[in-house]
Amino acid sequence: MKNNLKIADKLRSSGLRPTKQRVQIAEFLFEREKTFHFTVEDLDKLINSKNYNERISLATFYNTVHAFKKAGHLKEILTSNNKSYFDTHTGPHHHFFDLQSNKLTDIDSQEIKIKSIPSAPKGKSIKDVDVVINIESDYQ
Amino acid sequence: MKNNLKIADKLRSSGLRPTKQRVQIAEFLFEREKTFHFTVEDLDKLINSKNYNERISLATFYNTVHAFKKAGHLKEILTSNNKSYFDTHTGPHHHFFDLQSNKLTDIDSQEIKIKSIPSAPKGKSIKDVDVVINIESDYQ
DNA sequence: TAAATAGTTAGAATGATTTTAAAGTATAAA
DNA sequence: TTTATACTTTAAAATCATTCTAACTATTTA
Repeated sequence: MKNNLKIADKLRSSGLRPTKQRVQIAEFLFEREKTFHFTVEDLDKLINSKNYNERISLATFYNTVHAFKKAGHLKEILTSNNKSYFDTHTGPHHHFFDLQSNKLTDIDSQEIKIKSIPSAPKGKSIKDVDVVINIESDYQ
Repeated sequence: MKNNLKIADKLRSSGLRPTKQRVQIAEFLFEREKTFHFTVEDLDKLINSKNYNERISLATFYNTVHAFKKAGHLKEILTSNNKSYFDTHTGPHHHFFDLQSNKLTDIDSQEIKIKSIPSAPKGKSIKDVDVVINIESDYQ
């Protein structure tokens, strides 16, 4: 119950009405210890398969995930197979990308130190920096 | 005419038959001084609008661009608007991505110095490192 | 040169995401 | 509270990017 209130507050303070669907999705996503990577399709299947509640439509998952992203509760990562993954770890961090298996792995932000960076063009400022380290098997 | 032969050789030495469509696309892409960034859609519109020749189907642009990428003549860049951009500059370099105009700009490789890098997982080695600096206007 | 094989093209099909429009729900105002 | 308003959900349809497949074309082999 307390969790519900916390989740509801989190939503409200992001300008999102705590609807039944959003609370359910937010609980699923944010009440966990470890970072969670998923596609919208994944989320739909995961939540709708445990049908404690009524099914939530796929469009609502899209809407909600994007709303959470906009509110800063999720980070979007694009893989080279042109799929959107979302990450509950929203802090700045980077990725290994395995060119053979098309799999992403998180890299902690502090593990990559950028010494010099060019300044943004005039009138523009840097919002964030994404580093992708492409890896492959030692031998092919 | 000489250009056609050079292009044809470039294709042949990459294991690609120099078909009418590929030669036309290759000429458009590789006979230019400056780096060129584009999506497959862009390319389709740009080449088919100047209808000197018969129209090339969008599927052929997809096939050809991916074949060129595989042969090392193009580099793919995934941007945060969930689109694949291709770059005629294939050497190691980085990018600014303007989140508002959806435009890419090259950053010379030497302009970004990475101080520390995590080691690749066991059995894997680092092929290259891509840095994308997302930029936006100073005020919105 | 004819037949077999391999590579290529483009329209059709697919899959992911967004839009639409109508019905429903949360919040604000009275 | 009740009503009004703005936001939200839903299912279906539309859209968009990308891939598939059948027909076609080029190259190789005999």
